[in-house]
Amino acid sequence: MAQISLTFPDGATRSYDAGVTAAEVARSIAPSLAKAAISAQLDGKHWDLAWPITRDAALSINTMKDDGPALELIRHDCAHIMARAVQEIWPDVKVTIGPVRDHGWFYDFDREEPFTPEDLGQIEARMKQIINARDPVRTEVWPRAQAVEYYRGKGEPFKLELLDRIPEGEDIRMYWHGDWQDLCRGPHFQHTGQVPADAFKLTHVAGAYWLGDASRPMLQRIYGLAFRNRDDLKAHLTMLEEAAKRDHRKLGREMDLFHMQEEAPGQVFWHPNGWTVYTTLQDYMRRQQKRGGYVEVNTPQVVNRKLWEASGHWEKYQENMFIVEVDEEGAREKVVNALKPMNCPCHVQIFNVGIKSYRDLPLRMAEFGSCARYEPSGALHGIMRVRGFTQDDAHIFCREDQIEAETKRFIDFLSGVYRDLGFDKFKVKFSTRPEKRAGTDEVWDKAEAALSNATRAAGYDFEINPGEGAFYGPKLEFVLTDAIGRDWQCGTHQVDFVLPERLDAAYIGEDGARHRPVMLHRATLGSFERFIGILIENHAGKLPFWLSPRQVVVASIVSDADPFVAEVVAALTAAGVRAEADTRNEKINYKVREHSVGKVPVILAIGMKEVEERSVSVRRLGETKTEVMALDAAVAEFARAALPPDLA
RNA sequence: GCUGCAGUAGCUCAGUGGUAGAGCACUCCCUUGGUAAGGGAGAGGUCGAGAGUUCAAUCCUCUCUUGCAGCACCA
Repeated sequence: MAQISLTFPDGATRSYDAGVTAAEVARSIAPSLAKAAISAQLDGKHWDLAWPITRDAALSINTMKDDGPALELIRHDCAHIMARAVQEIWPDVKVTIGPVRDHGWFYDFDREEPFTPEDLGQIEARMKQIINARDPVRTEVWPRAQAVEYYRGKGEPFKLELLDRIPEGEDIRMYWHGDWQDLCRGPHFQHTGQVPADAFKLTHVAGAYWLGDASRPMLQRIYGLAFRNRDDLKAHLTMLEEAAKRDHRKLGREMDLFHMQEEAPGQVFWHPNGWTVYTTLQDYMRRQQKRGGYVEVNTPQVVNRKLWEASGHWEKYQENMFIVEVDEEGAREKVVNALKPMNCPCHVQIFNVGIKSYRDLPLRMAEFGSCARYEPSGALHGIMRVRGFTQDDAHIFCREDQIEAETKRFIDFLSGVYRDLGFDKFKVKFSTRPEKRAGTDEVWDKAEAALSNATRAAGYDFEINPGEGAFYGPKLEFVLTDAIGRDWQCGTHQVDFVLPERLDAAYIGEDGARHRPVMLHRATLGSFERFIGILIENHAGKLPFWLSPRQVVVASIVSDADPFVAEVVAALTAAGVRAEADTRNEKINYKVREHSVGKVPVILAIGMKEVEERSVSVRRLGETKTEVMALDAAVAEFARAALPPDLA
């Protein structure tokens, strides 16, 4: 029999008969290892203990101590065990696919009736029985014809379709958990008892399209969470509760920032507090953009469809635009306008007035552009995904040879803004040419090279999203990570060769001839609405002092202190601090509680002692101890804290 | 948009085929209290909208609408 040679992590090399399994290898090393083994890595690939090894390779044995493989097996076996439980309880339910995802797994079923929360309890109980039964897991590779025959016999149409999608030449692998069988790439555990019975939980049910395609049948998806032990599961459930507590919709109400109502779905009614956050952020961005060499413009809300037809948006996005039809006197037909869904075509109109010279480039044109998009109803989510929003938008008109420098300049700009706003880390994603695109390969080569070079020059690495670029050019996406580890795509930077052509933008070059500028579309925050939502959730409502709508509340302890409270408020206000008095006839405990719930960063309590000393008792949000400060010192400190980071 | 669930006072939520209730918030009174809810009284609701069934609908049925979870979408 042929021999193969396996190299182990400690550098040792041993030889085995070809076809040896990882389980047998583990047994040959030590019985204890064989017992602890859950899977292996073969040349870095996750490998089932039962799969034969037929070539020389690097092999390491995984145990439950190896996080990645252990969690993958637990979650993947959970998916199978859940599917088995479901089919045992409801034999007519059809199975489809059940992949591992972050923190758990899901499995999609075809069933007339959706699952109910009570069903989940029943399924969970059955899963525990299956785990406790310690049923062996086994696997075989089948010829395609046999698999097709088998699933025809069982009446599993979705599995047949999956079989169809497995490329010729790839193994068709079957797994059994006890008597229950599934088509699966693997790997899996050796028996169902290896899944911890107390570290998983079925969380919720939802509809999901077969293969993610809205034109295909809607299936019933069950989501589950699984970890290595009960403590990890508990910790995750706690984290989810934390995330729910910082939901911007809840905090927006508690902090009296904004509301939304039925008559204007997907649009924000900003209250004084929320609008203070908004304008403070906008003022900051305006200063940054001025400093960054942008000119600011403003363009119309209601624009005739002709412009959208010329730009190409009418054809592609008509369904998602708010249409405004007007009976114009003397006109034979209604005049059709659209609320602007984006600002770029309007900016080109400004560029096109007068004749631009190469000396005008790069021209960086910024607008806090209010846009309206008729987003699908199911997409709306608080102020994060809305129908009316304002982008911190800008278009940079430049020559091709300026793309790289302008890109680097923007990344530097964006990283400075993110840092000021408390996001030190962000990821960059680079979306390359899609299959359907405008422009020659030569132009795309140039654009992609310029973008990637500039990103590296700015000191950032990026992940590539192949084929995800816009039809008019490649794009960079900037993703920031919040305090509880969630990713938010905010900034974007796109190269566009198409719109200048379609809207006939031109400048006179050094050679005296007309040339097309390139347009760079870019946004830093994305939209104020969404970004403020992210800020609220990131800080759990405890916004940085300079962004807090109510920075200091001066609360009286006894009414004899009221005149001094007024004096303190006046001093703070004069120093540029958003301060207000609370001289209501309430106990200080009551006031402290109310303003803490309202996320006011600083409460100054004033009793007779403070009046006599001309001092303030400072209580900072999140702390229980207080500090007595002289009035002047306190005013100076809060005046400094109230300055935006760029002015501090 | 699709699937499922939900809409009762400003908020959180109970409840019933015979036109509604709690806590908090709000108003007034008492209380001047030292760092997360002092006490009392009062006011407040076309029970999301429309249609149907019924002697009678907040409750049952249908349509619409909004929200929530997920999917799809995101120029």
